[in-house]
Amino acid sequence: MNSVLRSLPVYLLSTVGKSGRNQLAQKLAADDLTLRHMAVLADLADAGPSAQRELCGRLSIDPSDMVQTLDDLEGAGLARRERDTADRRRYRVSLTPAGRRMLTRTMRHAQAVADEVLAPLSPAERETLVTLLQRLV
Amino acid sequence: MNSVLRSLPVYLLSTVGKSGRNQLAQKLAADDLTLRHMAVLADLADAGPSAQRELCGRLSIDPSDMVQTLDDLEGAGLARRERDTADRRRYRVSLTPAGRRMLTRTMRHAQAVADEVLAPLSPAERETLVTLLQRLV
DNA sequence: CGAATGTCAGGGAGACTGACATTT
DNA sequence: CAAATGTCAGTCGCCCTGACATTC
Repeated sequence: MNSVLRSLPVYLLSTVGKSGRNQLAQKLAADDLTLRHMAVLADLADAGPSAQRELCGRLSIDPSDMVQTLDDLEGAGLARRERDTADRRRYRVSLTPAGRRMLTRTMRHAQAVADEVLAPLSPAERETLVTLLQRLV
Repeated sequence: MNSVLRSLPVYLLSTVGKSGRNQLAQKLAADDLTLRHMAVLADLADAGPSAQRELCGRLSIDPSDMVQTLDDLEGAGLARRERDTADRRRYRVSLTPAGRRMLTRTMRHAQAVADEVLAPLSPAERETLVTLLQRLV
């Protein structure tokens, strides 16, 4: 291995990640969605109805950017904002049925991109990679 | 695994990559360098003197962005631009001795970040991860 | 009162497009 | 002539900061 660059884990992770991210972003654009939109849909499916602050914390998205993201999702009928009756500073953000359907649709896109990005690896190797990455998150 | 998001290889790669990239960027900022600057230094060390177009191709950097990046490196005395005598449309971009020293310095930073990001993994697991990632690039 | 939540305006670095002069 | 190389101006979305009104 005489390559300086390819011996750097940070560079490898960054490069492979960018490639997958760009491919997925391109597919999502056909539905007028960004990676952010999809991340929010997926996190709401995982965690259930949440305050915006909670979404921001789990997804490392800035609160000021979350506003427009949720405006978009609400405008498309994919998510809903309701005031938290117990603490009226907060919203209770939740998925709509259309949001759940869109999520499964985007998940198929993500799976297709993963198949392409991980094509050089055997199924067993892919599983190993995913398991290792999960421990780093 | 009941998490939608963490089952997506693209999301995992993207998240871990972003974390490492940000940590390294912060360390490089102390030397007034960006990740782009470091990538160019490393690639010049790997491939030897190159035209700007070649650097752009190997590093997936847009030609229009390469201009300022090389202006910076030249201004800091880390790289050099000379006209290719055989084809005067091209520059011959090369590292200076100071550029090589700076590269080894930044490589230490990258190693430190890798140690931190990969901390949850054993040495054997880290090697497995790097080997798998190299096959995806 | 201080702290938290959501919102908005704006700046800074990254990725990209379109155009251009020069050279092959 | 068409194509390649480097350069520049400008756009767009991402990331962050600072400020603000409302609510606890």
